[in-house]
Amino acid sequence: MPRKKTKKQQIIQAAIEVFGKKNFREAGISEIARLAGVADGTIYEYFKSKQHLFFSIPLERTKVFCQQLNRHLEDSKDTPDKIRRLIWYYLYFFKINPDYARSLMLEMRVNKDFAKSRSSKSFSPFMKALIEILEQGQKEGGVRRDLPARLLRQVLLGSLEYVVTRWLLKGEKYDLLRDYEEMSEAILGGIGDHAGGRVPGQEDLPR
Amino acid sequence: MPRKKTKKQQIIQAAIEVFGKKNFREAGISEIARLAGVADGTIYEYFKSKQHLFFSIPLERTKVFCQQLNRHLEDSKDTPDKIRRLIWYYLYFFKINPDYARSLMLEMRVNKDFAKSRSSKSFSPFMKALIEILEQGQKEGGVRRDLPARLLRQVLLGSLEYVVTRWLLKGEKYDLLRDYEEMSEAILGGIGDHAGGRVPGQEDLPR
Amino acid sequence: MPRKKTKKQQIIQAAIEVFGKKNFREAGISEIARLAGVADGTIYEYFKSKQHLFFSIPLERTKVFCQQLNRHLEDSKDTPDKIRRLIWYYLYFFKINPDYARSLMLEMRVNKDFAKSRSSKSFSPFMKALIEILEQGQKEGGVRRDLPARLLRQVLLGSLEYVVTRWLLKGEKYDLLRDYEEMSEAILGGIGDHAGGRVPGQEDLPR
Amino acid sequence: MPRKKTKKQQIIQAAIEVFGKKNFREAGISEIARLAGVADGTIYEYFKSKQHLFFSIPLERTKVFCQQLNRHLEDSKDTPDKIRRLIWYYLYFFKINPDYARSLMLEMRVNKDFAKSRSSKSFSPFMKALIEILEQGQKEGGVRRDLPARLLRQVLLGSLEYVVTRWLLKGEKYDLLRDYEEMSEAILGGIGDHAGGRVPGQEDLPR
DNA sequence: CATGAATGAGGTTTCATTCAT
DNA sequence: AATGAATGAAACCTCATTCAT
Repeated sequence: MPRKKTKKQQIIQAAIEVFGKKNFREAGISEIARLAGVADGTIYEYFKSKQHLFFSIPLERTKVFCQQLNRHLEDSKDTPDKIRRLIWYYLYFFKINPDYARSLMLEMRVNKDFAKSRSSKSFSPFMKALIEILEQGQKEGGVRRDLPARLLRQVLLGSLEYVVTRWLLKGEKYDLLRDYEEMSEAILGGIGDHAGGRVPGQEDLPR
Repeated sequence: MPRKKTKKQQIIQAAIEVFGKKNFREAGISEIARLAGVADGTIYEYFKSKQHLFFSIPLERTKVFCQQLNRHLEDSKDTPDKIRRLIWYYLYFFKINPDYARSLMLEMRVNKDFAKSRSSKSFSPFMKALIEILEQGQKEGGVRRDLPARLLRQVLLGSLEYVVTRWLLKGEKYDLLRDYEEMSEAILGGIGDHAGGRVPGQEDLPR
Repeated sequence: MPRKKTKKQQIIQAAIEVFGKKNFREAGISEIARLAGVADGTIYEYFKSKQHLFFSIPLERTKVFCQQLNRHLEDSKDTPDKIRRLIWYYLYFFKINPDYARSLMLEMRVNKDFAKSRSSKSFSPFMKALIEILEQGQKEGGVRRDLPARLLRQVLLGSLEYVVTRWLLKGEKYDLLRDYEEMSEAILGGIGDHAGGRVPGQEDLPR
Repeated sequence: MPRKKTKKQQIIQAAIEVFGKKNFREAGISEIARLAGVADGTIYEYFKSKQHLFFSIPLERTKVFCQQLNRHLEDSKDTPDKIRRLIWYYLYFFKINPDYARSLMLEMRVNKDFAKSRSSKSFSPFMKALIEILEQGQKEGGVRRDLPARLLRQVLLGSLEYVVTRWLLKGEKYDLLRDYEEMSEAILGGIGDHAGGRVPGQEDLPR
């Protein structure tokens, strides 16, 4: 039990705070250093560059997210329930971590360098877990079998990211969980196994 | 028959190209001016600032997008068909306008200033059209009636933006229309009127 | 009686107004043009440059100043009276022409280019008139004879310019004529013929 | 024995030189930096802006001026002698510091921002010293008592500033101390206690 | 004479990063 | 490991002036 955090942790903690309030450009190394109680140069002992420091943030946060998510899904009774709980926790997590939400959704998520970075790999467990849940649902029932889990995940994540992003852009003025129930139904509607029945007009695709 | 475009159009065209290759801060006014064949100062005759120029891009592009989209939807036979065509055209448009796609999806869409700008209002017609299509589908059949059109639109747009964004981040290495058919089914699954039937477990929401 | 002024006069008039509110750099040709009701380019039909236009202002104002000054001095009964009236009118003129005062005192008076310009010659009549008044005083009595008029003029003008300049820098918040009477006495003390008596210590100059 | 000055002093020294040759806007930070042997950015470690640097110049120079002036006045035998020495030293100082003279007289002295700046306060000791000298003279004799010292100071300073300013504007082509003796007499004439006797015509002021 | 669209040079300032101590 | 003084590149924008009409 390290009562006093390591210097590296101090820096990361300061970075989360500063990058949460300002965007990447506006945030300054000096401000982070001051908040962390170290000299500017010290940051470069632990991180190659400002961007590396920035991209290090999810490394820690993602772990916390996944742990708590797992605990939250533990006693789900079936896959739809699990997905509903996942949606709920996803929204809840960003609701209580708006600083991180801003960095992640408005900056990292659309950054090519981030996409190529080691840090973005920290989402893999979550992405894989999603696939597993969906595939389990396809096996056990509750999730449509006519489409690859990868596509269903796109609908699920796309919808969620969209909702969080709009909320951030609007200044976080309303409750992010506001539409949780209906959102769940809309998403589950798309990936549930009742869907995928014959839909009129699908034979003649445009062009 | 305007062989030579107006100076303002020349500038916008150059801006789309340059902002498409580099991000907002990497792109330089001088480069845009050179490409447009005008002096740096001339740009400021037409646009108040670099950001105003940047934000002006969608103003033009959105019009073209809507016009062509409408033509494309003209002879849809029913709402699901219309939605499929819309999805197809949406992906097709960004496939053939990758420069614009990069600016719009990776920069403007996550920019708070843009969200507040006049320019972002140019999407309203499209957003309204989407609602109308969905509501028409709710009336005529083909779109589930148990959820507000606004939420269904979130699923639709979220999924599409997600797909385009991932494609851009991966370097546009595959065909954006690759998964069109299955994407359509996944999305339509979520908003079609066959969905929304009883889904197991929806009675006990988490928390 | 020209009801409508010539275009050149319109421009000068506008220039006085604009240069009076803003300093040389801040004042813009376009603003002057707008105020004069002409196109930017038209100004260059009448003035070689912004600076030439600026320097043209005293050409007109100085005439008015001299005319009114002369009228004011007409029925002075002796030279000290004349000098007092001159001091009074000098301060009065800048008090009611603060715009012009700012341009003249804070910009032109310390500008090397102006000093070399044709325009600065327009002060010659005034400078000569001062010498004449002082020399007349030396002849007729009332002005000390032991010093060249040129030096007495330095004391007179230096004191007046100092007073006006300080007034402008302090924001013209008090009445410029406030100290007129005492100022007059102080200045007249220095150049009057009662002065110049033996002053102790003048034999051994420093160094 | 500080052979090598501090970095801040190096910069100030370079600034005096550069601002002395060119006016404020013509002078470039890069040129100052080069002359001082530092990087452009280093200047901003010590001065908030170009203007702050400019306005910092008198802070140092004024101290030197006052110190040397005091030494120069030390063994004056009476107030008129003291004033003569002061006039002499004032002119001498600007004669041997023409760079500083140009900045101070032609730019700062007529700059409203400077008048409001902290830097302009550095003249206060000198201004106060002047008042004290004059008031001492009023007590001990040698300075007329019928006018407030503040007004006598205006005549003194106005005359001196006028002389230095004209000298600068004429290109410093003659010896600034040329007219020192007669100038002294003219000024002392105005403030000496032999002055202020009855001057004809003072009863009927104009207007 | 008049226009006004187009020009294009020019410079302050920031701040991530380095490196001698 | 830690420091923090020093670095220096990089670019937006203004606006007086021009000149084709």
